[in-house]
Amino acid sequence: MELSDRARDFVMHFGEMGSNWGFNRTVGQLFAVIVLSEQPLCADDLASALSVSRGNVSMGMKELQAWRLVKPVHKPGDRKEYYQAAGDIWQLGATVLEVRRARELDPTLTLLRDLLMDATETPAEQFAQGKMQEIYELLDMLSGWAGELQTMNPDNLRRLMKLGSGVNKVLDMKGRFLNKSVD
Amino acid sequence: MELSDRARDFVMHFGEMGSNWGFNRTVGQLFAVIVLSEQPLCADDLASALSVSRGNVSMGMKELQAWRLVKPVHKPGDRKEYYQAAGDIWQLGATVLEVRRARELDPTLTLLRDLLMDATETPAEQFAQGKMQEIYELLDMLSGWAGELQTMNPDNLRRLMKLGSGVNKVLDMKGRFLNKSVD
DNA sequence: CTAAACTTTCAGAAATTACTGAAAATTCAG
DNA sequence: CTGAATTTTCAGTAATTTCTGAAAGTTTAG
Repeated sequence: MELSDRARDFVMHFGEMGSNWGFNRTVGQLFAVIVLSEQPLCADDLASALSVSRGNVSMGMKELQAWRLVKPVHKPGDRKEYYQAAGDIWQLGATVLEVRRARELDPTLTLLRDLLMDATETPAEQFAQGKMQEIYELLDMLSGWAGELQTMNPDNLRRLMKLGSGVNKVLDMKGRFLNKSVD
Repeated sequence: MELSDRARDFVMHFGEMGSNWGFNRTVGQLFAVIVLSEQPLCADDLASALSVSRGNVSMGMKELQAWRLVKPVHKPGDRKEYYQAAGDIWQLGATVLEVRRARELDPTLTLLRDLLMDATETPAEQFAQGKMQEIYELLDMLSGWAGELQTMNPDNLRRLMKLGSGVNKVLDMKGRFLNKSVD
């Protein structure tokens, strides 16, 4: 299978960016190819589009399924497995957010909760404990926001999306008018 | 220099998490040690605390300065360079956010802007173009939010921080009462 | 200027991560 | 059940990233 010039640019870039998002080059490229394709693609399509081995595709798809970013589908009368993106772009973004939270924030929060239980003995430990507490609060808040996005109804999602630089304005209003009823 | 048990747990964990946040194990550990220390630390303190080479510390500190997460300070009558965290935890978090945006989102947005200029020729390209457009809008929005946080005054930051699961409630209010005056 | 104190650089080594391709496993039509 | 189609696994290899330590560079006290 061959990619158009434009698709190739995008796919290669996504591969480079892959490591930023927590997976390797090939996995990033696989995901990009699948997102851009209207039809589901089979492993051989992917291997030939990206010039990587069949085995590498298999490992990559396993990872993308663990991320819940692609899902397998079957064509009637065809034994091959085909893959397509698991939802629209917004859903994929939300999934990345959720998986990253579970993998990256939660273990740190668990560790910090444990460490914060211990009593401090020296002033140096006291200081360190204070910092850990602050970090805990920051990460806990991030985790809470990420969860919030997950549970948001489409209307509010669209509102938030459009809000953009209006966040400050809304907060100003909340400060002036809504404090008691929301806090 | 020796770390307490608790500090060591934290530092090691932060090293493992480092790759998630865009830097390597040693850089993550260096940052953790510095954050937990009340006094600024010199390169030899850091090398001995982490059992890594002096050269590795030098490279790591260069990177942390490029991230604007640590800043060098000098003690009077001492030729060594000491390092300390560049601000409180919240500021450090905001800096990570900003640097990551500049490094990861902006190049992709630039590429997508270019690709979206080209005219499509086939239906497959038309479909791919549409997806790129959606991705552009999602990333552009994320970038906008990140910028918003940067420009937020401390009052609003604190409000937003405390808002937590109230985001939905505030959006509901905005939907009901404030639409015309904010949109 | 000189030399000691300190920092940075970078070539090569070590460690880690990713990839290939062939063999093993699985699936399913007949 | 058989065997062809397909997927998965994984040992070995390749590629990449990280680390060390010695040499080169920089700074400053005297």
